[in-house]
Amino acid sequence: MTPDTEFDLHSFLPYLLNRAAEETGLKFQKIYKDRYGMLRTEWRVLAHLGRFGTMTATEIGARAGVHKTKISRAVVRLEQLGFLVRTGNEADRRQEFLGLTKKGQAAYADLSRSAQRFNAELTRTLSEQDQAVLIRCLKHLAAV
Amino acid sequence: MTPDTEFDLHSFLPYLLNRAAEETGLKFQKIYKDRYGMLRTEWRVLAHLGRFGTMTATEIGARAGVHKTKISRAVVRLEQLGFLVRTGNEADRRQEFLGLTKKGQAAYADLSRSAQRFNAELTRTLSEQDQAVLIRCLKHLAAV
DNA sequence: TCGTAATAGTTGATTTTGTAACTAACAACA
DNA sequence: TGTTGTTAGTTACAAAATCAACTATTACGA
Repeated sequence: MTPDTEFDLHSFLPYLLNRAAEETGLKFQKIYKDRYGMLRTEWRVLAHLGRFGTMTATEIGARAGVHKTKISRAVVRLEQLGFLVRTGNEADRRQEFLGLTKKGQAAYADLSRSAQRFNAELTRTLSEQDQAVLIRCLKHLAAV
Repeated sequence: MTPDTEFDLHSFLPYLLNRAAEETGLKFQKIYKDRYGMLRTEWRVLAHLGRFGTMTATEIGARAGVHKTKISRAVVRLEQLGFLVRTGNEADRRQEFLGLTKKGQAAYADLSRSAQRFNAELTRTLSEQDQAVLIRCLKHLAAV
């Protein structure tokens, strides 16, 4: 028999996660939006290529948890901004390798520095232990 | 001088929060979408009215962290579904009290039960301590 | 009490996302 | 080969979110 206590919205994880994600995400969005006119998916693609190097669209999608149509559109935008170049794969002409240009790398360097500062500010008031638990739990919850 | 270590996307809180929120949110979305054809904001408004009782649109917005245009549209939808009624406030004719109908209360009872089960499943593999830390951190991060 | 400012809520235009259908290229196997 | 199935990526259309402007009402100060 399940405990018949009332539902508590304030301990409902999807709600709390969403609130925290929106709150923090929107603040950081201001940075990449104001500075480079980028959208969230564009920042995410840039971050993945900057951090992990050249890869295909499908690979970014799998790693970053982003749908291929969003990737496709983000790639077009990043290309227009001059941040990204495509290189056809001779071995499999369906796919293209996506890599950052000098300009894209500079943008990544700039934004990742800001992200680091932003993250430090966010975690400033959390103990080392809490941070570790939080990160572990979030990864667990994100992993399907 | 700031530590010059490389940026680590996998410990960047806005990213992790977003991934976890999307993953869990989309799964629960299936429930209220399939069962009642509701959108996220509609479920959120229903949940707030069901849990905390009659209040105005602005009040829901402030509590739930949702913009007034979204609330406005969600209220129309919930009204159409027969889940919600408006009562004009005589004392201030700009605002209306929003309350759930019997039908809305039944939907809330149903969905909150599912939410409870869903949450229990999510936290099943987390220790009591981890859950407590996680919830505390999320509330902290969501609180501006 | 008149004029200005502020608040509650709605609406419309624009942007962004989601869904499904599509093209092109490769793989597997009779 | 050829035919069937799968994968990479794009595109078109519908759904939803965002942003700014709008109406109606109340608050406040000269």
